[in-house]
Amino acid sequence: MIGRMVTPVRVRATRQRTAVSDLLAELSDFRSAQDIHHLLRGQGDGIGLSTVYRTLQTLSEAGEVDTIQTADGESVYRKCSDLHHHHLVCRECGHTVEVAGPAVERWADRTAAENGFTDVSHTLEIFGLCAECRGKQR
Amino acid sequence: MIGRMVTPVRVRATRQRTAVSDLLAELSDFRSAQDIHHLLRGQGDGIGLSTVYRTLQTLSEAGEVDTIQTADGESVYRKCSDLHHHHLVCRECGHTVEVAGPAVERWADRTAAENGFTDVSHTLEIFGLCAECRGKQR
DNA sequence: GTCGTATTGACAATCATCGTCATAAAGGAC
DNA sequence: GTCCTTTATGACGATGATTGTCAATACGAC
Ligand SMILES: [Zn+2]
Ligand SMILES: [Zn+2]
Ligand SMILES: [Zn+2]
Ligand SMILES: [Zn+2]
Repeated sequence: MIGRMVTPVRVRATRQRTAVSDLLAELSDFRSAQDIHHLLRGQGDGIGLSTVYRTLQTLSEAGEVDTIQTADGESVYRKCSDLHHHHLVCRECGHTVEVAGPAVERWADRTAAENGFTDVSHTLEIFGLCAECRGKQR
Repeated sequence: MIGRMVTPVRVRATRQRTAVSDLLAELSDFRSAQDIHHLLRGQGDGIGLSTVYRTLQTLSEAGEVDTIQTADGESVYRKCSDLHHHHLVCRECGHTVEVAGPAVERWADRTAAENGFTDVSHTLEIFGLCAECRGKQR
């Protein structure tokens, strides 16, 4: 069949992707892929672990979710605001606050440039004990 | 035998620990445990992989070496200066420059305090392409 | 030297994450 | 609706860094 024009589909809306997105929208803290898989299974959404990993990776690359690594190297994900920002994360409960510091951004770029680096990116996270966890500890 | 006073030995100087320390002192870039293991084996120093991991962990906890995680979650180690600092790392060749930003330190602490966080630490690394790697690419 | 203990290392175990690939589902065309 | 091409899924196996085990070894205080 000549001339049949097929418009390529970019990304398809599937039940699984919707479930992951919806769950992330409800959550406010960083969660691991395995966490998310368990949570979805727990609420009755059938989904495979591979799919969770793939979906999170896709969302992450698309800038839909932020990802950071815990101290022991596990990747955790969170739906954040669109603007560039960093995170203040409670080591104990995972409670997360988005923080922004224009001065830090400028400092990072300037420092890189001064040392002849191009194509610059940076990671910056602050870890601590949130007020609530502080209270529980004593 | 009553009253025999045994002074507990804290940390023993072993051939393997010396080898790791010495190698790190010569290196200037971040290296993985496996890298270090290969390098030592290559130069004739017999050492087990477990020992390399243990030694690096010990050195890291003692503040003797810095450790950061690469984008794919691998831990890499480097002997650094004693002062608190961060790193400007070439994504391509690993070339590393120590950088310090007092203003950033203050910003991080202040931001954490404003949000009720205590016991604060932070991670901050800048990644880019160093001048040399930039040249090779074109 | 002796002796108690910290350390080592070969090997197995863990565990997050990725790869495979046959099957299922999306969605555009008509 | 049906048809068809392409993308997505998921059970399962593979990967690979890191950690655990534990008998054999090496420190170092005396
Ligand atoms: Zn974020
Ligand atoms: Zn930033
Ligand atoms: Zn350093
Ligand atoms: Zn700092």
